[in-house]
Amino acid sequence: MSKGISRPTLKRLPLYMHYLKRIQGEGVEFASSSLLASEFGFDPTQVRKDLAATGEVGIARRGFEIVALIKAIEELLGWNNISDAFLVGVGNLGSALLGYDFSSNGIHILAAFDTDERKIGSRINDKKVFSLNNIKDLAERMKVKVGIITVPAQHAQSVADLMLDAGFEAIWNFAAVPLKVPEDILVENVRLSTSLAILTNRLKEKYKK
Amino acid sequence: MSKGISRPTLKRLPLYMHYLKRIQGEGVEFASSSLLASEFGFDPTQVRKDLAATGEVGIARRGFEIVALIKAIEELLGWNNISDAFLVGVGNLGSALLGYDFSSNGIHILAAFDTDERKIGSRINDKKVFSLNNIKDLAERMKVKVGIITVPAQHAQSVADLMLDAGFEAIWNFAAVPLKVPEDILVENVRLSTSLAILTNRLKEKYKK
DNA sequence: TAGATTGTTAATCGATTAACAATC
DNA sequence: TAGATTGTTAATCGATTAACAATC
Repeated sequence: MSKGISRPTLKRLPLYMHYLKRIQGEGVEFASSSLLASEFGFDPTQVRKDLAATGEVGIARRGFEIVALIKAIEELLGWNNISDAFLVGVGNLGSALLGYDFSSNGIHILAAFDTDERKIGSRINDKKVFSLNNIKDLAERMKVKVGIITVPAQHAQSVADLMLDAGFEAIWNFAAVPLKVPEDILVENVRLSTSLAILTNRLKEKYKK
Repeated sequence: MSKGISRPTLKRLPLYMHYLKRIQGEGVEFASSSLLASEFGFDPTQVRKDLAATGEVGIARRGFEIVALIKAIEELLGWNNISDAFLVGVGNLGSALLGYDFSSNGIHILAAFDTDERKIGSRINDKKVFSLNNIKDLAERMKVKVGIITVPAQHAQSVADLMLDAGFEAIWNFAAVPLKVPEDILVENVRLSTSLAILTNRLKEKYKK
């Protein structure tokens, strides 16, 4: 039935979105694949393939209608339908994420959880912090299916297990360990050390020359 | 001369590192490609190819010596040689990063910069915050070549331009826009919206079924 | 020794890029 | 109309996976 968009394509679509919104604000109405390609250093054919995944069709000699294209990308990414989320781990990174508004990226953080008594009951960036003991109860009551893990690596798996027990369907994991979860549970990892690995390796290579 | 390790391999090596350190702490001395592969759900051949990039050779029937392997991965990633870095943008995310210790991942954040008068002169997580006007002067004096950008998207390019002018060689960019920099400048992007795009798209697909 | 694991070559798979007729 | 841009098919490229002799 569904195509199942490839990972590389899914990673490029938000870039297009951001740029399209920007030039739309400048009054531009159409964008060609070569315009997008040159902005990002991609191949125009690749851009057309990516955009084809949205179902939008372009017009020869003009390109794609920006309004319709933005809407189609939003739908494809699931950003037109916001899911509620709980965040666990109110440390530096967790607090930072509580200050972000991800509502144009498909999620809304409802509340946060921690085990530190001093944090429980407080508000961080206007989000209430609850005891981790209450997560199952609250998730079931509020029908929350998306969890964000910002605890230290050694506690990440036990937090994930709690989330699974509470019926979560998807986990956005910022901890530096791979989570062991059933096949049907979605996990997306954000690994800062991986990102740094690429940067520092390339830097070393650069200085070697 | 140098091979130029592929991006997929560079992304997997930190995973191996983390796991190797963990089991080393449990007293394990050798790790086979199949052990690592099963831990992460990879193919054992792929693990061997990755490890071959480090130059370490395994021993048939035993695997790789963990102590030597960790050292070899560290060297390959450039994590044995710590680069000083400056961070620009002391908001939620910037403050969070200032609280992290990246010294085992090849960088050390020396100081932070911002344009907000209320932040300048303060200390966040024990890192001093300077006026952005001083970045070139300080970078030249302290020989800093790595910049971290945690400002809002609309200011990211101008911060990058300042860094280039100050002689920076590498930028770790957390802003949601691609930076336009000369070819020889390294940029590594961390894009939360891209990561969310994959999660929310898969979630939508999951509910569709 | 027997057999698990290595390093490496060959086959497969998937994504990117090139080529080009159709179209506005 | 002329020609820029589309959608799509074919060729290329690079990474993953399979196969297997060598080895401890």
